Amino acid sequence: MKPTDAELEILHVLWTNGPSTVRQVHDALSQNRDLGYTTALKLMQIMVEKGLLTRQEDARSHTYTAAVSEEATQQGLVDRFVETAFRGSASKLVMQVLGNHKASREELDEIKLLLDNLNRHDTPA
Amino acid sequence: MKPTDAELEILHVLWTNGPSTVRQVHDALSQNRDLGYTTALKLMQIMVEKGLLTRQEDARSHTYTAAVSEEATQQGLVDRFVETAFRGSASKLVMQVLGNHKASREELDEIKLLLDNLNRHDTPA
DNA sequence: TGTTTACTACGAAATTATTCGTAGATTAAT
DNA sequence: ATTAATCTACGAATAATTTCGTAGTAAACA
Repeated sequence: MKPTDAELEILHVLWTNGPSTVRQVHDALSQNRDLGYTTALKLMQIMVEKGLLTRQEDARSHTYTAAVSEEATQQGLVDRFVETAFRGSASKLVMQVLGNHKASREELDEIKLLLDNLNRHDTPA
Repeated sequence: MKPTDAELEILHVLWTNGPSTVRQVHDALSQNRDLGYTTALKLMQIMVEKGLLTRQEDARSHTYTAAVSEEATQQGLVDRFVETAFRGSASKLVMQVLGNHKASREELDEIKLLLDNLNRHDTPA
């Protein structure tokens, strides 16, 4: 399932803060942008229908939980993104990220470290 | 300017094949999926309005040219994608790509080579 | 108890993206 | 010179996403 941008925002809140009510999610999102309470509610209801969230109806204010993992979701998004934006070339994507000044020095170092480890554990071709 | 998916498809054709008519773009896209001729035409007209393409009206069938470079466009897409899908963490994105079985063995090797070169030319921290 | 407050449900407007049909014009073919 | 083929222009249907208003209901409170 491919979450939309608005749905992703909500998933991020739930991934970060754990199971939350609509009120809590709305409060979190409101710090970054204008968003009506019922808009958040409606989105989360739709996400339950889509299977992206589950809902506990115990109390009056329902509690929502992410039904998809952050890793699996991001994997799906990356797959799609590599396909549409880079015609399937993952290496081109990585190159673009590395050439990106928006990737901070720290991020670049982290990536290099990551690749070093990958090389170390890999049997050379 | 942020091209949509359909617009990206058209840009890819123009980046690959160079300046083309609607007919040529439509033929190229038709190999992959069903698409009406006037749909391609309409999209390309809109793209001219948006400044994504330029148009030479010399002949009866106009010739369209990409007005944005592949690199700059992909950079913008990556920036946006890192932001929305990875909350700004480029290294998480790269990690996800590397853990991706859809990134072929050849692609991974290519990426490693790339990073090796990056490390070689960089002054260590 | 009656009023305010907080919540869900849901219809539907507004926006954006994609799609194509039809009309009109120009060129090519018979 | 008609007819057929090919092109642009453009309105508009369709679909997907995002947004919010209104209604109804339950709880908290004065």
